[in-house]
Amino acid sequence: MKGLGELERSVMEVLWARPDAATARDVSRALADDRDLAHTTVMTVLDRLAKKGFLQRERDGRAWRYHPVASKEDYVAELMLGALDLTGDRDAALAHFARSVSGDEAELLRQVLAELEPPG
Amino acid sequence: MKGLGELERSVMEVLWARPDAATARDVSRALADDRDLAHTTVMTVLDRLAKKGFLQRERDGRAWRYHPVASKEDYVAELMLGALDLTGDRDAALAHFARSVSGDEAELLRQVLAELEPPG
DNA sequence: GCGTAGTACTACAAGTTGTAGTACTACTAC
DNA sequence: GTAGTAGTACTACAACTTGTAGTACTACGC
Repeated sequence: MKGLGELERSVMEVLWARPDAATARDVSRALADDRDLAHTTVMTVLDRLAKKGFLQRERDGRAWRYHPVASKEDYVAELMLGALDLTGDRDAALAHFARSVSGDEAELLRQVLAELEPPG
Repeated sequence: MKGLGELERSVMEVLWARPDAATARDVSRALADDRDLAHTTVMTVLDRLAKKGFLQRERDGRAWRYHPVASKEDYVAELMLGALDLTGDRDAALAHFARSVSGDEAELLRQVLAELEPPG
């Protein structure tokens, strides 16, 4: 699970932001505001993302419709877990991470973890 | 704060594992068990790591001694925070991450966060 | 049949990473 | 005082990744 390039991430953002699968044309149009890209560029990136397993695609007439395999939160969580795996001592790294978040974020974590806690 | 390559990480591991700064020769020798690398290869990697800001170096006679700028846990925590920053919604991502760790890890997080909690 | 939208395939330049050679320099031991 | 040795700096190069795009071919509507 490698990181993505900047353009690749932009494309993912577009797809993550949509409820439904999108065609290359849709993505092209969505990106047109910010960057001036050839349509084929967008197609290439979509193709690569699909090959890397970030997107799935299905036929829709002659066109392909792409949609993310995982949610953005899943992706970010996986990146974080991947970082954690770099270390031999996951627990130490996790503890260190917990100490490095802001106070508000620590509070958020406490709440989420409390909800997780098995009842009883 | 980009990710590191495999060899770069191996070199960092060697340095993280030592209490003191090490010379290129030290690192070379430490890596010799696993991989058969030219000494200059190790020097190049050390040089690059220093240029990227992961290592600091000081003269020791004619040689350089390298030592990590940050601990391994710092590095991993920064990677994780970097992943978190990829998202527009840090809190959502953080909550999702918290829900994606194992039960034991959740418990560890609870403990660490409890210790962090401001007294009173 | 012509334009349009769509695909597949190919290409290329810049940057990163792994890998290493060469050339030059200073200290060490005889 | 010279021959190794260990050390550096500089350079190189191939593979891979990523951004970027062109060309050629195809199906569909009018």
